This record gives sequence, structure tokens and C-alpha cells, in this order.
Amino acid sequence: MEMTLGMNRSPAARTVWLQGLKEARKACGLSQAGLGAKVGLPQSHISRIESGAVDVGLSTLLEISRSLGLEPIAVPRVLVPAVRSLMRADSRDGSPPPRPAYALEDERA
Amino acid sequence: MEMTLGMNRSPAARTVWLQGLKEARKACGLSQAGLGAKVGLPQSHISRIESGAVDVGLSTLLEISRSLGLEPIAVPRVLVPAVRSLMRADSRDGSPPPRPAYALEDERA
DNA sequence: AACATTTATATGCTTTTACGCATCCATGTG
DNA sequence: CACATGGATGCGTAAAAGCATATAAATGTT
Repeated sequence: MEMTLGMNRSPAARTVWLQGLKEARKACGLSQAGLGAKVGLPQSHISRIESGAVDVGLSTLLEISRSLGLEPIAVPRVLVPAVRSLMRADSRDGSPPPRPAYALEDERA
Repeated sequence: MEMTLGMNRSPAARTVWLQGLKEARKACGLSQAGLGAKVGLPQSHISRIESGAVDVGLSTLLEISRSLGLEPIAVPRVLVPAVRSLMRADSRDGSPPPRPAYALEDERA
């Protein structure tokens, strides 16, 4: 069996990650230009990054993420579901029902 | 007030992150060449990445991290302590922690 | 409605740099 | 010594970062 997990360097591999940043940007009410100004990057580059046209560098990724109130952390795979659950529970507005400690989540099921 | 908290694109900014990957690599008992073989990268590049000489791209970072059993996640800043605590608790003592059965694990730890 | 104006995102082009190959410098080990 | 094993460096090339400009979609004004 060929087990090609999405481990290549194609745009699709990073697109999911970048999509999250794009949503976070909009959640902050920022335009590409606004975000660019915040982190000192040209709007054109933000555009290419979000579209997956370019493979953004770690430094730029850190600046963008942090300016959006996010901190990229390398989480052990076994803890990913727990962390995702934690994030979901936090971002829920006025309805915090007793949530199970773990929830089957997307990532790349 | 000038509040430029080390948010530049200098090597120092990413060194912290990369140091974690380096430790994770050693924890896996892998050499730079071994890791490179796992992810299809030349050893020379792993060297430059870990030393901070180059600003590694997101795709490469994802491949490296995942090959080490780590998943980079953008965590809201307010949740960072909680996540860190989770990771600390997990890595305590060598006894196998209650692994969530649904953590898709492909490679040998 | 048509036209201007502002705002948001995308594209062409140049400079800088990550990536990849080969090579080289260590420090073992028989 | 020969020969591994782990890591670093010079160099060419493809691609990211940066600048200016173009397109798109709203927003306003007559």
C-alpha cells in the first residue's frame, strides 16, 4: 500500500494552515493591508501567502501569527485533539456546556 | 512608548522555535542526516535550519515537525499556558500516558 | 443611472534568500 | 591508518520577499 500522507511540499499541504490565519485575520477585522502594516510586510506578500502561492518563511509566519494573537506551538500528535478541544471551548461565546475533554476533530482526518 | 518586543525577522526570533525541533530530533534519536532522509531533505539544509542560518519555509517546517511526531498549531495567546501545561504533564515520566485512540499515528515514535 | 473615490486583493518585475548538490571538518572506532 | 558517523560551508538555481501597479468591489455624489 502506498501510504502517501500529505507530506509533500505542495501548496495544499500548507493551505489549511494559512486558511486558519486568514480567518484569524478577518476575525480581527483586519484587511491584508492592515495586517501588512502591523507586521511591516507589503500587502502583496500577505496576498500571496494566504493564497498559498508562496511558501512563507518561519519568521514571517511567527510575526503574522503573533500579531493576530496566536502563538504557533509544536504540539505532540497525541495531544493535538486535546489542544483543539481546548481552543474550541475557549472560542465559544455564550454557550459553554459541559464539554467532553476530547472531541474528534478535523485536522486532516 | 516603543514596544518592539523581539518581533523582528532576525535569526534570534526563530531560534527558540528551531531549538525545540532540534531537541525533538535528538529525543527521537535521529541525526541531521537521518531526519533529512525521513523528510527528503539534504542534511546540509537541516543543519542551516537548526542553526537559524536560513528562514525555513512553512512546508518544510511542517514536514520536519510531523516527522518528529509534532504538529504546529496556532494557539490563542491566552491558551498558551494551558497548552504548555498539558504538554508538560504528558512528557512527565516514561509511563505510557492514556493515548487518545484516535490520534492517527503512522510512524514509529 | 453613470462616474468618481475609496478600500481590498491580485499581478508583473527586481532583489534577496531558501533549497539542493558536493565537499569539507570534525570526532570517533576498528 | 582507514573508514565510518555527525555536522558545517561554498556555490548554483529556483523561489520568497519587496516595490509598484493593476484589477475588483464597495461607497459616495450628481
